Amino acid sequence: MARRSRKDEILQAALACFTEFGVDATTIEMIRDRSGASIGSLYHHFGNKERIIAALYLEGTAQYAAQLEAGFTNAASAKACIELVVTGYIDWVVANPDWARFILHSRGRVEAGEMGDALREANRLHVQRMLQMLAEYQRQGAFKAMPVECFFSVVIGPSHDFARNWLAGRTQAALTECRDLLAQIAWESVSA
Amino acid sequence: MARRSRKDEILQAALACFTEFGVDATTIEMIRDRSGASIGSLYHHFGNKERIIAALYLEGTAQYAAQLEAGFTNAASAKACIELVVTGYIDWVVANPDWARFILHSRGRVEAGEMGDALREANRLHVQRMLQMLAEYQRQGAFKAMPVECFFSVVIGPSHDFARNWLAGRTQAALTECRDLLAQIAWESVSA
Amino acid sequence: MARRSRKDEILQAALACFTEFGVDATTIEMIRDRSGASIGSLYHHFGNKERIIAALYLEGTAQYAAQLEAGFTNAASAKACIELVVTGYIDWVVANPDWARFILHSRGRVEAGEMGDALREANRLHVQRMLQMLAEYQRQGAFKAMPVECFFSVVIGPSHDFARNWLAGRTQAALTECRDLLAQIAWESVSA
Amino acid sequence: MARRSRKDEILQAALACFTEFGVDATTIEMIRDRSGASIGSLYHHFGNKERIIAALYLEGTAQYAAQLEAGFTNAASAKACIELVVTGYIDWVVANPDWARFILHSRGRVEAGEMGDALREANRLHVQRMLQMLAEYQRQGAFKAMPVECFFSVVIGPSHDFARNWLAGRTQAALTECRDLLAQIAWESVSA
DNA sequence: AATGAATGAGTGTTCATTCAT
DNA sequence: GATGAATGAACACTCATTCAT
Repeated sequence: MARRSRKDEILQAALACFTEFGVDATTIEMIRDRSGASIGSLYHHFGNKERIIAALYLEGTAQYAAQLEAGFTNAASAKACIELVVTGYIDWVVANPDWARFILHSRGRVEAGEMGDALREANRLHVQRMLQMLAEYQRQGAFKAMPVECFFSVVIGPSHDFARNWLAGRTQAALTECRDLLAQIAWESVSA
Repeated sequence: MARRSRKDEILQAALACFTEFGVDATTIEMIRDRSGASIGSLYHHFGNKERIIAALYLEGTAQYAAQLEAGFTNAASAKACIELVVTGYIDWVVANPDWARFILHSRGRVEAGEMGDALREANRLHVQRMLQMLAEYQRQGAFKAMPVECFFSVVIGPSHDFARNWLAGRTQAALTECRDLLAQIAWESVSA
Repeated sequence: MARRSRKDEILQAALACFTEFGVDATTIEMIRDRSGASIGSLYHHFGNKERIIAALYLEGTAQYAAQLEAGFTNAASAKACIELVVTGYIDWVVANPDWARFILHSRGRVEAGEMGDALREANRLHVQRMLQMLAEYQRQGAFKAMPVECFFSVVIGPSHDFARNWLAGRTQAALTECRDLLAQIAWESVSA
Repeated sequence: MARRSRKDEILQAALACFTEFGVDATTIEMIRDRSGASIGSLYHHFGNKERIIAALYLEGTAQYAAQLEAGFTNAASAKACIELVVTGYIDWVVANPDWARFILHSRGRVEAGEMGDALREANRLHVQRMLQMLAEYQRQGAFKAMPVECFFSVVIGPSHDFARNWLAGRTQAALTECRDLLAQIAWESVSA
């Protein structure tokens, strides 16, 4: 934990490999080659491959969640909040495409591993904080009535779907061009 | 030498293994054990593991697409069409959860493999046929103006997102309970 | 043993495969593809892969030996005989390069297999007949004194060596251009 | 972690297996058993079976070539040179029969593999150096005029042929007994 | 004589992980 | 903290051969 080194170098190298070859096809050897670290060093810092994956996943989602929650404190209305969920997500994906692609495809794997509980707990807290911040608007009747799981899928689902396609290179349209439209539709979809 | 056999038995066994262990963690040996076929027979019919995956993927998407397109011919309005996209999807997922989970997680892999072109071509044709069937309503101004990729993500994105969570056991709410709500929101989101 | 069929077709296909891929890298499947016969037919005629190899080997050496011995009966002198051994060999190699290459590389394999004894016996008889035909000249003192194994190596060794290189594409010079020179040197090397 | 080890131990074990079972019939498992190395170590050092074969081949031919070229610098006449080619070869074969047998039978295989270019280049240089050392005698008219490829086959062909038979156990006569005779004949065959 | 689906032991190779230095 | 040679269980896949039709 010197500057921002070794551990981070390894994580960056791992992400680059995951992007290029896929998580399963990436070997420890590849990460070693790209990071410049030795195999021993790699294991010294992370213990095993699964923990590299989990570290990358948890750091990514934590960063995204922190950024989103920070934005929320400045949002002045229910509409601003919902739009922020969408634009914040899209902005983060555009700024961190490799990380986003990795996270979008590795959730199941991390959930199934030894850090699954940590992930679920982090997620539960994030959702809880989001709900708290929206609670007042909710009480004021700003939103359509619907199951909470449905609510989040309606808000962020189109963006997830579009982002997946965009990150896979399956789409002509730029993600940024649809940013505001997706935010607007999200609000319309859940507002009362 | 049963009725409709060997190849299908292998495919069913493969899907069961993929569901239980994940695609990567499933070995040929496991598929052999569960299908009752010999390794030789397995390779006689499919050639390699990747082709088992691709066959399962392509058959699943083809079946879903055929069912959806069949429903479209009976849909009497733009609203009915859009709602059908959502309800048809959800119904198929509920009826074939293992297959749906597999397809939701293996697209990138199949796209990257030797059947990638076949997949893309099948997909292109499906999208083209869908657009043709919606073209008349579109001309009548039934829909908001937006990029076509955005349109599909807005319609089906929430359902994809919800289905992913539901299939992963991350949700309390039943998928079927949200079926009509999601269909209704999809129509509101894209209608002019 | 109808016309000159099936069995021969299989043998020809096998030789073509051996030439293109090597004996070990050639699979029964490849021979089946190239011959048009079914796997069953292939096994009906030959029983196993080793016997295809042996059949091809023995037929090739028998044909060469027969041709050489036929020529010997017309040779009028010790010199003519020795030269014939060389020119006959080179002519046969030039006329049957694939067969020659196969034979040059598969002797050990056939010797080690179930037809090893048959091969050795055929060879013994061939050598014996050759020696008989040379016996008179030998008695007349036409040749240098040397062990019989040495004698044959001296006569045919340079041609074997050159033919190996030529068949492997390692030589610029044409085999035919050296034919008479090699024959002449062979005679000089063994004549008293 | 012995003296001059692992890699050499593996090479020695491989050669012993090739001698006993043949190159194709030798499995990595056999080499592992005989060398005492683990499979992982084997692959750590050589990467794959083909590279074990190539290493053994190239080291053998390099050793022989070096020995021969060293002898050449002390040869005082054209005759001495030509005889040395033969006697040097025979001596090396007698001293390293397993290695010689392996080399005599694996050239095509190595040429066809990834080290093919390295082999051809090493060979080209060796031939070039030999020709340089003979160039002066050649200018003095010591040799019969003939294509260079023919020249080498005439000199060494009988020895190659005899050595092949001897190494395969097909000959009664000892190789050493024919050594000087073969050398003498080689000189007679190419001298002007 | 012919067919080809089925078999399964055996192969080369991979790769996460360990551990002595 | 760092190193990298060594390990070996596990894997996908091959292919000669069999046999019911």
